[in-house]
Amino acid sequence: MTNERYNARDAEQRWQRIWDDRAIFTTVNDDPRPKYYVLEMFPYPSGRIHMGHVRNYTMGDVVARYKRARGFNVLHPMGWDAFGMPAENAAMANKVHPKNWTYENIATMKAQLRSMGLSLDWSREVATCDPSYYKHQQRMFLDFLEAGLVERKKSKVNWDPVDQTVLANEQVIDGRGWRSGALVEQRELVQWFFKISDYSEELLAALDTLDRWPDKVRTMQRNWIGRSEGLLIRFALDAASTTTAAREVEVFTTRPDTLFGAKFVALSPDHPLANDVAKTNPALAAFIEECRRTGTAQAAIDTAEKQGFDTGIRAVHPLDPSWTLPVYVANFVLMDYGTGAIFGCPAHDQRDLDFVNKYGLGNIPVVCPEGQDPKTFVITDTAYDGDGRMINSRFLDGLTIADAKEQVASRLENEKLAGHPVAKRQVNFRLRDWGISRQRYWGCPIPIIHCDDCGSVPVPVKDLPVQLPDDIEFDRPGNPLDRHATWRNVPCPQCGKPGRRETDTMDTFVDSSWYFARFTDPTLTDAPTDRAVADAWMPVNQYIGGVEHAILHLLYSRFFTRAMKATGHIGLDEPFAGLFTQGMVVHETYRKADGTFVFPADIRIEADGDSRRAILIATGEPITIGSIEKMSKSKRNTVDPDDIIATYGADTARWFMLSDSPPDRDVIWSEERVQGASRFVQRLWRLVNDAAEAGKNRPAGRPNAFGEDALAIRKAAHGALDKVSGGIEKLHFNVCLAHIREFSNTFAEVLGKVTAGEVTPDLAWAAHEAAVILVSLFQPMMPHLAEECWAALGETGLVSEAAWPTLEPELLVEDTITLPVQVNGRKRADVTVGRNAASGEIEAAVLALDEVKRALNGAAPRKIIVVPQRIVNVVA
RNA sequence: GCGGGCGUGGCGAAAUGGUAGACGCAAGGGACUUAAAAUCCCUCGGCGCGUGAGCGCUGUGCCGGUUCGAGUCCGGCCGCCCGCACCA
Repeated sequence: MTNERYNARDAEQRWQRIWDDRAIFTTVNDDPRPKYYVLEMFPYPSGRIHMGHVRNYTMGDVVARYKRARGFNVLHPMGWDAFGMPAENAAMANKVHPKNWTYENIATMKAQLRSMGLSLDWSREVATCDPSYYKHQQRMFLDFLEAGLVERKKSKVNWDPVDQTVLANEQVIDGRGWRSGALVEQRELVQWFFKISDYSEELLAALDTLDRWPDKVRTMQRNWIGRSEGLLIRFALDAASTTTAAREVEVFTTRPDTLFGAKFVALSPDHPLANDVAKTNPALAAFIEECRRTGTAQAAIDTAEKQGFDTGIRAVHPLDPSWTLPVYVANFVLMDYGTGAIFGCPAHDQRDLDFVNKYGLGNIPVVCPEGQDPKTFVITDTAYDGDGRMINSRFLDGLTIADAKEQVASRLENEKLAGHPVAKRQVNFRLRDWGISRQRYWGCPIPIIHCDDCGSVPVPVKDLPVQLPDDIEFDRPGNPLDRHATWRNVPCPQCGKPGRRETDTMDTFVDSSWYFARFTDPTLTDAPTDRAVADAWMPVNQYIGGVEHAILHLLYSRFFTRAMKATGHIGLDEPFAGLFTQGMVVHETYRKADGTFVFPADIRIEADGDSRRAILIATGEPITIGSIEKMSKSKRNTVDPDDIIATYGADTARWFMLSDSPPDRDVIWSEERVQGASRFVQRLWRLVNDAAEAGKNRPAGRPNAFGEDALAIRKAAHGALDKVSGGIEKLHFNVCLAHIREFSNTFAEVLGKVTAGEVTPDLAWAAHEAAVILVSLFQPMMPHLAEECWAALGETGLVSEAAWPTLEPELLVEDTITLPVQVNGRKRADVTVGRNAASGEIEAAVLALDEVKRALNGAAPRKIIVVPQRIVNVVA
């Protein structure tokens, strides 16, 4: 029995130094063992790590340490997603250079991560803001350009007025910038694009192969890519009704079956035909102008009422030349999806129904739900978009929707308008190309020089990297690169005349789209990757991060990997074979009487019978305990990892992060439970020391027979070993930890029964074996404590380098088993039988039980169900 | 509106269709102690019966179904959370 408490602060620093000195987590590329690549999403160097990082990196570390023990050559690197806006904001606010701000933050956070005891290979550290990293990104930009995967075009973009930069569609959330929260406006700008839409079909199809991704993420990506099959249909325009040269308009529809229910054709306000007509129609011009004005903010578009303007033009129905439809310009038709024009079938589309109800155009139902009488089926306020049979549709009547679609498609494909087919089948995607231009300084420069004669000329590869200038000013809004004459004004690499550098930098999501590949050979100078090395390590076996990146980062990375493959930098399509999205860390909120939030560290909780109250330590004033929310600076419900590590040690923090909730669910940070974790650390320390004492005089060789106590310990140890091994593989950390606790309870109970003098040789041997297993099992979660215990047990070497214990499966099998006995599904008794008892034998034993006899009341059972090794159910 | 997930004690949770509540937190009781901390032991879903060991009933949001047996599978509701949202 040791009376000494485990001193985490001392032990943790000590073991971290030893791991460092021996470089045990440095991974060698040509190691012959099977590889395992585990990666957590690298952090933005915002200044300090937060509890979300602690949770994320603890999970990854458990996997890394477990796989290492299992004999894999584990790659577990870390780096910094180091470009981005906050560095520039800090530069403006505090007059610090973004570079200095970023590197200082990296130094701080790296020290914090080290204090967590993560088994990271720091020799592979990369920072995306380092020219040695972004040089290769510029190289790949040029490769992609050559491969036709980059495009420069004028485009309507999402403009964030606060950050003064462009956002990709994925970066606009509820009409607001994902970072600033500002209402996003629409602007026209010339932008660089990655042609992610070239891969729409592939990115969608390959989701089916990602069977180790959460369904939720795959569904989100599927919806985002938004594939829809439909028909392009050309409507002839009635010449008499038009004032322009256009003789037709093309629409896209997924519901050609509803063509006989058509009531109008509508054009986007940005449609060329609409603008053409507007030239001679001032009222229409005013309407279009109105649409554009209300339409600058995305939020306004989403909530605007449906409005239209009748152009007076009539479109000829493609299936009936004598039938014409009015052509409207309508505010709800999007220019950048399909053709920017639609036909409206109000009975079966809510938007169209809202529209006709406003303009009194009426509707005709053409799909009748099963069981409805077509004669009485009417649509008033709610469009019907379900299944049914065609009605009011001439040659389509009675067909299913699918058959009707097919009929219309094949008929119109073969009809001609002005010498070309009236219709064409087409697959449309919602996914747009990825606009990567950002009007910022602190990002990867786009390696292009604009020349009046030669156009946009790539910077020659030998001149890379295009390095960011250090001498910049943040005294005015906008991009300082625009104002940096000596950086900006350079000769054209092609003709030598004066040219101008591209001053836009790349979206920082580009930086994070390939860092996982760079980690495989991070010091390579002449290429982004060594193809063979990258192919050997990739894909990442287990990627762990927040679900907030379900679309943005993960979709971009999937595209980028394909683009790298197309340009010869890597040999695979999918970067992440396994993905796990962990839940958030949440915490209670605390408010003063005036409503302002206070930090958990500034209050004290007092238990008051069943209720709890909070008091501000400094003043003693009462504090209201509020709802549980995601930890955030604004709500001041954050807990600083440094404080926790200083108070309890990293192992306690790590254990708590894993123990309290399933890893994919939110975990509530609670001081009481952290103390519970801390108590367990001490408990383990005492237990292992007791076991060391008990095992002191153990025999050198394994005893031939074990007594009851020794056997109990061995069964508990191997049972836990079995369950924890399987649990880590499935990332069921909380359950693993429960099994470790259960085992330690049994172990402590048995050891508590015997006093030192009574330890038999078999028990001594078993106690030592169990202690070794115990320490090995919690080593992935609490590595420092594990090392300390390992040493206390007199084991040689480091437990961080030790092999996972070997399971003895025969210990998991009992000679006799106790089966629950049910009568009519209700548990009445237990029966103990031999492991391999025959059904008949078990039935006899069950029928002999008093409880069963009583329940049967003398009658014979109708049936007895014996589920081997599980349960017996007697049906009366 | 569309899509997805979830609903189990006072709380966090566990449970290949097979003993619901493992493991922990909080709480209550006790031991040790001059005292406290630490530690150890006991109780802990609800209702009822019994002096007691114990026993009975009931219980996984609600209603139904499948099954010898349902927290788990199916159908229909209710509630909460998340994602997408004029994508034709």
